[in-house]
Amino acid sequence: MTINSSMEDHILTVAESCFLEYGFDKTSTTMIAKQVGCNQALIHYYFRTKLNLFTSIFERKFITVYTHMMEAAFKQNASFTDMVTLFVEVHFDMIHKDPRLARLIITELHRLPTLVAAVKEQVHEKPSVMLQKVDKERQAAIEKGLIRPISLLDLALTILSLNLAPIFLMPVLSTILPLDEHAQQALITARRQQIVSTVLNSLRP
Amino acid sequence: MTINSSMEDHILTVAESCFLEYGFDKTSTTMIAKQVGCNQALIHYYFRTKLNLFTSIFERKFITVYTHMMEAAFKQNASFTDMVTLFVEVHFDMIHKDPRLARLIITELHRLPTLVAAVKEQVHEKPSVMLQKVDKERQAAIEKGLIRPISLLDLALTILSLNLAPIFLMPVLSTILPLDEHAQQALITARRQQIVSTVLNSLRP
DNA sequence: ATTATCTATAGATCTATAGATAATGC
DNA sequence: ATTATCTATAGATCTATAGATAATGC
Repeated sequence: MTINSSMEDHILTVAESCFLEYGFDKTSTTMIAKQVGCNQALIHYYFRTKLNLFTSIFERKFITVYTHMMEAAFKQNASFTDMVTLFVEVHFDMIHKDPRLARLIITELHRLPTLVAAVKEQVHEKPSVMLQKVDKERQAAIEKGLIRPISLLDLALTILSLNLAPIFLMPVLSTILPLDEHAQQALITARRQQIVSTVLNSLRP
Repeated sequence: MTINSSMEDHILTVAESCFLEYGFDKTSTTMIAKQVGCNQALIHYYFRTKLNLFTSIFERKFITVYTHMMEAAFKQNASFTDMVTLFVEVHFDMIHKDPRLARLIITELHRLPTLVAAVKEQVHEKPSVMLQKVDKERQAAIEKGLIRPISLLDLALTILSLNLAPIFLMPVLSTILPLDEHAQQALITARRQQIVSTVLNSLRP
């Protein structure tokens, strides 16, 4: 059909873009088929169920993105506040390069029990070396009086909140004060710097 | 049927709870009828369309809640940081008393063009006295060196982000580290104080 | 008479499967 | 022969309306 080698890959590509754009419920196998240029039965021939298709696409994708972000953000041996800054920036950029994936994770994570289990394991059962190291740094910074006492959970919630909320607020905001594509992008860019300052300020003793 | 006087009121009550719980798409007139104890045609007899029903319920409700919050938050004649603190607290409490309404606004506001127009008018065309007064206070506080220079939009985004994000993050969080009702409530309460501090810190010069 | 409630149904989905036909790999 | 693709259709929705019957207000 297109440059894509096999039909199966083509379906995966189209389905991914549909799920990202419309979410699970509002994506139909019928519309995927139409966009692929085949009949609707073929989608089920390859993936049997819509949920299977969804899972095939996002189960590994989420984990890949998550790992990449962690590695990018904690690569170096910097001070705690520098680590935080880097994490905020990498996290922000990853989200706002294409907000649809983050939105989908938040909206549809519950449909991917295998993924939930993987994240659970990573965060809870057997915390990663990286996570433990970050927490050590946090404690050290508190003891040295470099930052105020704050739990890792609270810091994480602050960062996630500030970085993720614009995904949901922007659509609302732009119905109220209409912004063209350019103005919207400018607002996002300016916001990035504000968020970094806000997070760093929230750590000041 | 119940204590409710008329059938129409009963439908409104049931529909509201359905829309809050499941959103617009996942609420069907069939399920409303079943829960009301009447047939599905009756819903359309009173409201003609599902969107009409939705609109009837939330158009005024949103405005009422919005106004109440504003009045509660800006009643007194306090310093700017006190005003901010009060606003954050009132906003937080209103959201987390029942997060479903805020979630619905964010998700489905685009279905209520009349409401969008009303908010637009209020915020943009003819800014309310209250809003103008708040902005005056902000400028004064900056000039006196009490807070760092920050735009009203940025401050608003920070507050909205921190207060609203938990609505979307909690469901995700609680699939990853399961919390009982009590632990979840404790986390929310602790979070409230953290958010107030974070916002105030973000204003420090 | 008018208004409220019901039954029945049209017409649009949508997912999933059965069974026919076309394409491909030996 | 096996695998890929198609047509056709069952069975579940769901919204909205038409038309019959029951309840209510004069």
